[in-house]
Amino acid sequence: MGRNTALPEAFERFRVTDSTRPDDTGCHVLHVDMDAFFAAVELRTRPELVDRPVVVAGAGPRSVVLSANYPARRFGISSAMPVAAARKLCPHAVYLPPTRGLYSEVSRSVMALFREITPLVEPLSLDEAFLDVGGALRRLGATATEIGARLRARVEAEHGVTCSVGVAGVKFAAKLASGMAKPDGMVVVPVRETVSFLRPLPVSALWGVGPKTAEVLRGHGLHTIADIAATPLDRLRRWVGVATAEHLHALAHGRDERPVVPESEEKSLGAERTFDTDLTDREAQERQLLDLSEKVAATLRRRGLRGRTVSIKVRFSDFRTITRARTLSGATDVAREIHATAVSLLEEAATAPVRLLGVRVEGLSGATDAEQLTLEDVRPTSRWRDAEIAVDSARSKFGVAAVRPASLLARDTD
DNA sequence: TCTGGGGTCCTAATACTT
DNA sequence: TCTGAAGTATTAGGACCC
Repeated sequence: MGRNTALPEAFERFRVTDSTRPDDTGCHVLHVDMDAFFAAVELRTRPELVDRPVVVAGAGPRSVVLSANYPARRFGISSAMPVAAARKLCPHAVYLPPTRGLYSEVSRSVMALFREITPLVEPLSLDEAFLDVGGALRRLGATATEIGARLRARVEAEHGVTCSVGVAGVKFAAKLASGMAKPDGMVVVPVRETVSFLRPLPVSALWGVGPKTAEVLRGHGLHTIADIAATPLDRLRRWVGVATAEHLHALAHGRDERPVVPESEEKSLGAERTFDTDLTDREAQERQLLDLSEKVAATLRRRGLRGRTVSIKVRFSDFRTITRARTLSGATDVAREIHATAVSLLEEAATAPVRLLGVRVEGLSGATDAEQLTLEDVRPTSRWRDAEIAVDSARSKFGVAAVRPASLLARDTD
């Protein structure tokens, strides 16, 4: 059981309906979660499919489900499931390829709508966000529940997709509540009842408890959040480590001090690709690393960032995954430099066939921070950088495919 | 069923610096 | 000069989130 666990019978009293209005005094955190977001966005232009099972997924043999509408979920299809498995469960579903740019666009508009209500909007992904409406309560002369209801109505009217809202005094409870509200509903956790709301839920409902930690906890006889709350902290520390223990213990007692933070700095930026068939040829692997490095470098430049540590990720045929990293003498946003580092890391790490390669740059700083008047201008990478900026400019005019390194063209003509 | 791609955070081991 | 301790950085891996 995950976080999006259905609302148990005994919890119906927390759901907002025409006849039920749970007490939202002191509740200032909203968690808004779009319902089956990618599928819902696709259905805006394919209304004839609304009642049929619809799955958004890539076309490759190793693709997984990105989003499934509720009719599809009734067949047992869920996100992250291999498409092959989904097709077995429901061969007659409509399988649509993702339109990523479109989802980002809708997401931006929806987030902008949230910001009209409060500046304290913390997006967690394209399809969900926390809102702190503490200040908006007085300004709008409305309760948190009323704000949630307005917001849900506006999202549907203006964007043609539905969302679910959780209202609570702390982030974690709001997040659980929105999961229980799905689809297209609202759940309020009254502040006074936070702990009694949490107690009967399975440990896996806690933020930070995945399959591994859940198994460890169950191995020690802890099945519900109440069990965790009743366990002495030092014992919990021994079982799951210091940081996790303290985090889980606090949550189990309904304590979650984390504020809603509108902007947070990115710490790393990367790109990875799983191949339809494992890549055995070293040259082909290096070409892929170049393509990934270019993608990462272009994103860094677009965002005005540079990074000091280059890391690669390699997944072998048997799914064993390794990472290797190297810290450079100075921060970079140059594909040539990232690629050279990635190739050298790969040489030291692997000779076997690979199913996935990834390139990531960590230790990010602004491109104009520090460093600028160093020896950088005489580094050979400086000229590469100029060349890559010229390519950025050509691509922005003529499209990404307009300019490619010769070594990447080889693959295109394969 | 056979497992994507984008991230964050934590832990432990090791390396380096003072 | 050697040695150890302590603090910090780096690296690798894993768990987790959506």
